[in-house]
Amino acid sequence: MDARQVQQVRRFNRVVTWRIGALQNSYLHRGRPLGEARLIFETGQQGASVRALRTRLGLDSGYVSRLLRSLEGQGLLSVGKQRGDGRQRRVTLTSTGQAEFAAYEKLSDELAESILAPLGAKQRDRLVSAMAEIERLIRAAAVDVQVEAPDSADARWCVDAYFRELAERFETGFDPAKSNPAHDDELTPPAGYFVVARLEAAPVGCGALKRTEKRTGEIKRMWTAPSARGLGVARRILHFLEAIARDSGLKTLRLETNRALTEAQALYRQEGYREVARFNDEPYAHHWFEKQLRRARPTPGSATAPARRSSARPGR
Amino acid sequence: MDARQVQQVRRFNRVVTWRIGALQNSYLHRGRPLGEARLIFETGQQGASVRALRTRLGLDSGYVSRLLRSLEGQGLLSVGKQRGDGRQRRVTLTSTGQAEFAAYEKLSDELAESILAPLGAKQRDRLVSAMAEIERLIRAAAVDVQVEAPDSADARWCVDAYFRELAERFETGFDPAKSNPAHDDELTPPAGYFVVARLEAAPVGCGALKRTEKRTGEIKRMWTAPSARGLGVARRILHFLEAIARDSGLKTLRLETNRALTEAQALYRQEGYREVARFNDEPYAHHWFEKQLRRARPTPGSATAPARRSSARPGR
DNA sequence: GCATTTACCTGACTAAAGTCAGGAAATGGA
DNA sequence: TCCATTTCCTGACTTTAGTCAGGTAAATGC
Repeated sequence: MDARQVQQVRRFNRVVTWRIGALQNSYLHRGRPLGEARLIFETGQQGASVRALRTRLGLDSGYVSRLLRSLEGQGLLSVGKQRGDGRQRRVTLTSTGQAEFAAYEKLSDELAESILAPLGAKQRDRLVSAMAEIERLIRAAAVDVQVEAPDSADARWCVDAYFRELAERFETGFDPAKSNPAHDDELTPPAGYFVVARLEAAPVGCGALKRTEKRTGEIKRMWTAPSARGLGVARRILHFLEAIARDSGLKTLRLETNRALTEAQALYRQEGYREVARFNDEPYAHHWFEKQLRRARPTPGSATAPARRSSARPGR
Repeated sequence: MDARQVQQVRRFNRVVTWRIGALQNSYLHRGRPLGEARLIFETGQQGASVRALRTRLGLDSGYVSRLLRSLEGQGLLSVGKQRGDGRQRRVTLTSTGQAEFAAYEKLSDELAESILAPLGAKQRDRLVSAMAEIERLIRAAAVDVQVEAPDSADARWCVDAYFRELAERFETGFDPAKSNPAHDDELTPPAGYFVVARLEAAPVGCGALKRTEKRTGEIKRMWTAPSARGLGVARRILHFLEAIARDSGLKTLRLETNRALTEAQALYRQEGYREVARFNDEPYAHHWFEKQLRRARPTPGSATAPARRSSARPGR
């Protein structure tokens, strides 16, 4: 990896994290322990479930409980049962709590303003657009791709959303029943693989690899959630699937696509897929692609030999 | 201030600071309390004085002392007297400590690499250049301009560096004795003002305002340290001096400059100074400029009505 | 209807972080 | 020489953050 790039990232971490982090601490406690402040902030105007707070803040269940009792004692929030499931509890800010929340909002604004204030108009514009870029790319880097059972809740959710989008975008509409099927067992290892991309635990895309012959596989179900487009999610999924394919001895990958999906075609071409003659009878397809896999390509940083599972799970 | 810009800065703070901050904590502990880790890191290979550590880390004197004892106990560093002043103490890493330091360096690299790793080459380039931009601008925003006595240590340091630079850049060399003088009392309020720009406590530029007539003043001693060029320091100083001038009832500002200082001329022209006929006999000058001040100009964010002193001082 | 599981709470801890008052040694100015 | 100041250290705290092992009530599966 390029050492100069690494140095730049380190300098950035140092300057930005120290400076903004320090400001954030001094601004955002308001005389209150940081944990409590974060909890108020995270609860927000619409309230939240205890579980959501726990996972979003990454805190121990007992600890959150204690923070909640303390804030309840200060009259800032109330905890009640969730409708539907009496085990879960719903946290809501009282009116005092709302006022505190508003104060934190104001401080956040002031903090942001204090960063912009010393700069001239042109410098501000540049700062803001560089920030937007970094935010986008850091989010992109936080996307996590994992193999998953094709009948898991998130996998189903992705596929449903995918089919709904196809129905909307294809000139002819889309009926899954009329399309070439890919059954769950064809997408379950070792016959095939279904992968889900996640951003902060929420699914934002999927893709699948189906083994069709000894040395040939097909890419299916490539989809990115609208909220996550422009982050390179599809490319990450594709690289991940290719790495799996390579690992399991495939030499050739194929896929078909509809002419309405122009951005998909652009991706495939960029990634080295060549258009070939129709190789199946998929009724919704207009274009057929193929790529010969090479072993261990030296492109740095792409998802080579991905771990099949990683990442920490919620709290207890 | 533009609300969209504020929102973008807030999003950035949230996403980037949380993410990188969290990574940094998880990476940089190495099983050791964060305070100790930071101290090792901050001491570095060349060592540091206790005072420097205290101010750089912003910690209580007693606390630092305790951390030092603990690390000394672990054989990671040794604390000895500073040559010159026997009260001050100098912290140096032992060879074990150096090894720890190297390990932290390596982890910092790895952290940076982990941020770059999931991205493709093009995305990396964009991330890195956006980071460079932000680092630059955040540093620029952290520059702090203050009125100061012209005989203070930092003021002297700046003026010396300024004269040395003039001697190097003027075709004819530069001898302060031959130039029109500006005595300390002429640059001390209310006769005049000397301002020093600082970045993280280190002086990085200066400038002065000298009242010459009831309604007319002169800008002198405008200088930016080479290490801080491109951050808009000179512009900040100029705005600051103009605001003071306006506050003290001046209507006209004048200044002269040498033809070798092209970037200074560009700044003055940009800031609304018009070239005028020679108004004094300064032997080193080739260009004379003048600007009519308006009251309370609406340019947002420039240093209008600056506080004469601010910013927190060290710890105890 | 009963065993499990889930979601949250409580009590009893520990470690880390930070604060404060006072005290000793070195220095510098009167 | 003496006194005020600076620099650092020590001891005695408090607060915050976080962990862990149970425990209870609601929901779920069989």
